[in-house]
Amino acid sequence: MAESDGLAPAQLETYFALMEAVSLLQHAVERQLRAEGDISYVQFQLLARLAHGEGSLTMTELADGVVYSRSGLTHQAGLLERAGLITRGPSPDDQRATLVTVTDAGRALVDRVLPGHVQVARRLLFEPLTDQDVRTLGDLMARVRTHVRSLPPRSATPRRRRDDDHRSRR
Amino acid sequence: MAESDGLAPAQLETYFALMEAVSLLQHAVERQLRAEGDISYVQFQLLARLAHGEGSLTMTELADGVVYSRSGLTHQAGLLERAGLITRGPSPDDQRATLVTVTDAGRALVDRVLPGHVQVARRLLFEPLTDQDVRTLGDLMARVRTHVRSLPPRSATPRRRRDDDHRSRR
DNA sequence: TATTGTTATACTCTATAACTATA
DNA sequence: TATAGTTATAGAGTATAACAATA
Repeated sequence: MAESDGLAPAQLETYFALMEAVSLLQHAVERQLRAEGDISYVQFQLLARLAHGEGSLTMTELADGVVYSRSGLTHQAGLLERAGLITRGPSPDDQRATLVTVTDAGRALVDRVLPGHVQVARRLLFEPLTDQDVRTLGDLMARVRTHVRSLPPRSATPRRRRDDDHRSRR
Repeated sequence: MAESDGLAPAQLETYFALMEAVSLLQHAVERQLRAEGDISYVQFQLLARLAHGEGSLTMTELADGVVYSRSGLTHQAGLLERAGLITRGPSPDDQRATLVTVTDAGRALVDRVLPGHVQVARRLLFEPLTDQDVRTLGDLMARVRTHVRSLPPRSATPRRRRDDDHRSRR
């Protein structure tokens, strides 16, 4: 198949099935987190990442993988800080950096919403899959994730635009 | 494993790999559609669904699978109509219904963005996968999609709330 | 000069509630 | 009474650009 050709039918079906299934899953997960913890999925990701590791990360480290713009992360961090779920302070290593730290309340919140979160994942995603399916899916998506991550300047707002040419064709 | 237990490690890894990989994919796809067609993924879905079928659907039919609230769909339809990509008119079958129809411009737009869209999917999603992997992934996600769809009142805004009890615990 | 992070701002998306009209 | 769709409105999320401080 030439580079400019479309996807094979099997690929198209796979693509749409993946996008739709995950959209529905995301929707359900957002609802659960909002209902039980009054946080968004992004906020959950940030808290979970902090709570899972040492407890502190710089803004840049925290942004990595959550794809946002810097200002978006600042905004979210502001919300989490006002809610008492994280604190922000200077980094000893780099005077420019801000060190973000989960509070006990932040950890408690993660602990509180995690069971329900996991339950949604189990009910929507894992119920129709065998253990073997889960391992297979995990393997495939891990490869995709690694691949996608390796491709573009993925972290927050690279200083330059990604396509300064041919913008707004309509 | 008891119902209230957490997920097995393999499940957790699978879940996070899936969510992150698809988030990155969605992000890339949104960017491509915005750059090449100045539309969102949701708008693309609506147009593609119309262009792919007979060309006309009622609002309710169109909403199905795109999960939105009715007002959200009305909003999107308004944007698409103002852009000349769809038209809205009365339905002959049901006087209450609005029949949405793709215009030629709408079809042309889908045709114009589809190659780039497909290219993003190929580059991010399919490049690290073998043909067999793609079939396997398609099979798994089709099952998940069917399962998720079968679960809750998935269409737009069911008149009643989904959990009138225990709201806002914090 | 490059990088970290914030601010100000504007825009998009989504959701709730109230409403109209048809069934 | 229930359903289809719209409107008004408000809130959350995201992004761009300009900026300050440090490397």
